[in-house]
Amino acid sequence: MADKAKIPLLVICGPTATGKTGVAIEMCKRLNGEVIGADSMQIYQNLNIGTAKPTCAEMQMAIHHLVDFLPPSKKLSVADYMQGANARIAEINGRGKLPIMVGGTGQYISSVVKGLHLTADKPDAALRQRLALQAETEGIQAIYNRLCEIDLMYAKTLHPNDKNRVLRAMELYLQTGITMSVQLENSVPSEKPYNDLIIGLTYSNRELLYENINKRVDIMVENGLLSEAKLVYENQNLYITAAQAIGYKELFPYFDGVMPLEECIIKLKQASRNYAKRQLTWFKRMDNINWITVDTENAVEKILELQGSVNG
RNA sequence: GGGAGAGUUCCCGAGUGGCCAAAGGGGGCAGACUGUAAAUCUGUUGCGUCUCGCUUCGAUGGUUCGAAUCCAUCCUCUCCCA
Repeated sequence: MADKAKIPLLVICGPTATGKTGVAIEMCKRLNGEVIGADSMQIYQNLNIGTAKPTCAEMQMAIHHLVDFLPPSKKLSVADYMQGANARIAEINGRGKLPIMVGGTGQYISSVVKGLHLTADKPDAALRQRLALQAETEGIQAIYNRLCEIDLMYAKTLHPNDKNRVLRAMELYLQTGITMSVQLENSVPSEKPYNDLIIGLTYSNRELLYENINKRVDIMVENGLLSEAKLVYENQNLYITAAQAIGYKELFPYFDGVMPLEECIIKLKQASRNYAKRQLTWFKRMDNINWITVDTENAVEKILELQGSVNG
């Protein structure tokens, strides 16, 4: 069996507010594991409440990697994340323990599970800035037209309004000479790198999910979200990525004095619900995901069951 | 009690005789996603036997070939004067 040679990897994903953190810690205890965070915001230091980062007490209960380690002024690319995660997976396995990847950032999870081969280039801030400026002065449509000349196949799959992707495709080509469609073709290995078991946590109905998200936002506010958001608000030049995270930017109008707090909180709940929907769309598309509805099933027991059948 | 105004599709809101099943936004639902991803973007959203038919714009009745739009009465709400 080829799979026996691969490192086992338990993945726990799903939309926000489904209890991933708690389940992960319990799985660490039961399966002798360590957590590798797969969350693009929990990686940052000082962003605790708004990102629903595991608490100090929770971090004590299980070893956590790639959580709370990066200064908010730094950026972490998907490639950086993959490198970090792959290294941790190997290390944990080397210690005879089970790596458990936990988080809600679908892109991180898919990339690691598929074992994508990304190009060797590093982000080039100057180039990125130049392209952004061009998009602003000439309009994104003009850039899109240029992309059509370079890589029509990929351009066809994009909507011209999708600024981020249009610009990234241009950036990739200008920096490496590789078109995105070539990169897409070359990046997926024929075999997955890990012997993975992927668990998706969700609720049996959408309403319940949304209710829990709303409740959790209220709890965040009670726990002092405001002062954390204020820190981000006052240091937007440093907290670049955090300033776009849900939980902070929605409160900025309150700090600006143009919107009452209650209204900002309503917007924050809304943004969180919309985000959960996007997460769900991502995870639904992934192969081999074992869904557990946390309101009707015992997630821990069910994972143990699935884990047993994989190993057996 | 007197005066002014408003009631539009899940919500906000445009529409003031035909081009209106009704702009736009929000929400919902669905989708995309390869180095910004908690980002970025797309589609759809009265009903049906769906290139056509049916029912909608507070209610009822009327004018008209034709009404969300005009008239009458009624109901509800807001504001101003008492």
